[in-house]
Amino acid sequence: MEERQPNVADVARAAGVSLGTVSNVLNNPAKVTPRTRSKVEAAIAALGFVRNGTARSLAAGTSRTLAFLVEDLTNTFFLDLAKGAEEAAQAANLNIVLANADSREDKQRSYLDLFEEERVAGILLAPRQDLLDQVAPLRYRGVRVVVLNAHPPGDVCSVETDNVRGGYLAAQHLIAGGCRRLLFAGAHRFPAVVDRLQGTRRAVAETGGEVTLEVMTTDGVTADDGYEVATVIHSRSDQDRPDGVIAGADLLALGLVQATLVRGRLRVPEDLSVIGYDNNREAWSSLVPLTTMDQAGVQMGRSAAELIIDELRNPREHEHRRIVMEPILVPKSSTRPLVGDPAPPATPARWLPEHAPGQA
Amino acid sequence: MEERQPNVADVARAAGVSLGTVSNVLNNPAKVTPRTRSKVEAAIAALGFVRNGTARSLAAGTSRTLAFLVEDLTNTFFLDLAKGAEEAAQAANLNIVLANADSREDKQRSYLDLFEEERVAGILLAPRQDLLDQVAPLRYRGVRVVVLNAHPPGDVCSVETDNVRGGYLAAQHLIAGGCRRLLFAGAHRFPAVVDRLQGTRRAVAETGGEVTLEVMTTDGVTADDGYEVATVIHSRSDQDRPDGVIAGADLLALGLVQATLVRGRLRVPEDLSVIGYDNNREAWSSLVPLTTMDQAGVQMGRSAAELIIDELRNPREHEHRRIVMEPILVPKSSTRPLVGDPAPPATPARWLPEHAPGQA
DNA sequence: TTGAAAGCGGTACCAC
DNA sequence: GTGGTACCGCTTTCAA
Repeated sequence: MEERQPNVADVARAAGVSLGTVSNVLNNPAKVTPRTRSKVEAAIAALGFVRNGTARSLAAGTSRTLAFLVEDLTNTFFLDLAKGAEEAAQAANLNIVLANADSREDKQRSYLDLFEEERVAGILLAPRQDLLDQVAPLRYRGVRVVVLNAHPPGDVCSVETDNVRGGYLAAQHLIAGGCRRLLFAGAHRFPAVVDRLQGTRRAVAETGGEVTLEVMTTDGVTADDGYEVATVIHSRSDQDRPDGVIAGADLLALGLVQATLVRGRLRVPEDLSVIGYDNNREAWSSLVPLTTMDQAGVQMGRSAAELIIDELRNPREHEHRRIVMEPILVPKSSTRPLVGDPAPPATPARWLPEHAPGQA
Repeated sequence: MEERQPNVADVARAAGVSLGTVSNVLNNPAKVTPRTRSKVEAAIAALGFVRNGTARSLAAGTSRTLAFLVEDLTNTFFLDLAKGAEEAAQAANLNIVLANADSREDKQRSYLDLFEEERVAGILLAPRQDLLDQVAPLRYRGVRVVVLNAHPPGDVCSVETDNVRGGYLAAQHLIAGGCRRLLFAGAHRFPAVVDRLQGTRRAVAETGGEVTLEVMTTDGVTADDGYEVATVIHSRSDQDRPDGVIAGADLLALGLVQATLVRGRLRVPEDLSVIGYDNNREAWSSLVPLTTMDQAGVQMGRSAAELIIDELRNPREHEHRRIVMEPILVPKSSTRPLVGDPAPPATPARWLPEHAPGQA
């Protein structure tokens, strides 16, 4: 009953050539006479032959697929990473599969185990920040790994953005827009957030006291946390209230902005400028387009894939690199442009032209 | 230089047993004396042996991993599907990898090709609705496939929800809440949206003229489309204005609600009730929690995986099934509860208690 | 229970 | 250029 799937031998037989020739038209078409090749191709089509990838990997000693394991796919930043990696992989004629660790230690580990067993050509890992120690053992056993969005100890390639710098740039942008009382809001359990705060501090320090900084610790970096920040801000008197907020993440910024708009008392960005972080797609649907720091996820993904491909192609010469990218300010309508800068915000408000916020 | 990775033979040698025995402790531990087993396990640990999955699949003739190919990972509905599938797979001791077709025909095809070549144990496919014809050839060649969120012609297992029913229930909910002038807004290029409209029409028809229905065709189902719907609604006089909107998707509903809140003229849900579709996580950050139709993605994913696992385990007895699930109404604060129903909305508004919308 | 040997479906190197 | 053949690493059957 169960028809066996045709294999290379069947194709060879049907085409009247030898097995090795079939393998050649599959892998080194140039080494085969066009005539023989088309005979073989005809046989392949006729039989509906599909090359067995597991056998191929086993025999060749190397797979043609990369694995990309991310901490949390619900965050679109990681999807950007994946997209960039996919592009680079495709350009190198490699495939790429995804896995979602769902921020869980056991899942991250078991997927790493899986990919190691499957002998993928390499693993791209955007890990939970406190699970970096899962990398070293892999490297030790010779598994090719590139880490994204973190830099574990040891000899590994990695690609990340400079969060200190990002925090610095974000604060600077607000200050340049005229803000004098900054608030930094974020969850300190995220190392990245702490780094950004550090950068913000530096930017504020550089003003020599002209600008003040207040720090507010939130539970997480969700829209709900943003609502809470809004509650606090709105409960303040005008003199006590910050005029610029650096949010630990876009969703937090989104929540803050939305709540502020609906309250209708403060205008964004005139009374309150808000800057997010990550250029998260989930925040794109904000009524007031959100100024944010973009980590250029697609590019990070691409670079990471290129690193692993280089390691793949030149195992000898390859040397591990730590790439630190500069985050990019994406000015939109939730912050004021430079004081004295005649240019309008990069993105016009979508909705507000008819009824400016806070004037209802 | 390059240390060869230890294989089963090495383990056998180190443990002083035969190759077959090692294989047994790996696959049928019960068939091995505890003493021998621990000797082998010690050797495995000592050598850092990691079983070669490709060789395993080749020899065993079957892989232990499923592939899940989705149309578009940026939509969290598909992530829910994946999550459910993952749960079921894990319960069956199978792995599952993901791939994102990115709504592109070529990607969908090439991933299907990849997975067929890799001889995965089965493919779970949540396809673009107009790319269903890629399924039949696979089935023909004996590839195990289960389709999610669609039902292609032919003998295939599939899991979907009843969109007609969903549209019906959504409309019914609005009507029960007191709405009399309904508006259905969505992009008609999506078959699912058309089905939902059909259900909505039926619910309206059943009122015998008591309720009117207006249909508005949008470009897509994004928040921007929602803003546009809001513009139209707000330009109407009170008598002409709908009092209940069925949105083709959550983001559209989200945009509509946000724009309405900021305008401040109409209250949600008092003046305008809005219901979305999909229970999309992206819309969870709405200021007014959105009533929506949940497709129970996690469950769909689980069912789909169970179907393919059954096909895997009982190739002979397995018969293809088409599972149609009922969408679930998730009442929140963007619609009114049943008229006369004392129960408050399932989810209290997050922010509005202090300043009701539209009263600013 | 344990051990030996025959594949699984390809790849790649070798002579012809 | 083409064809023969020795593996790749593991599973599985069969004898011992």
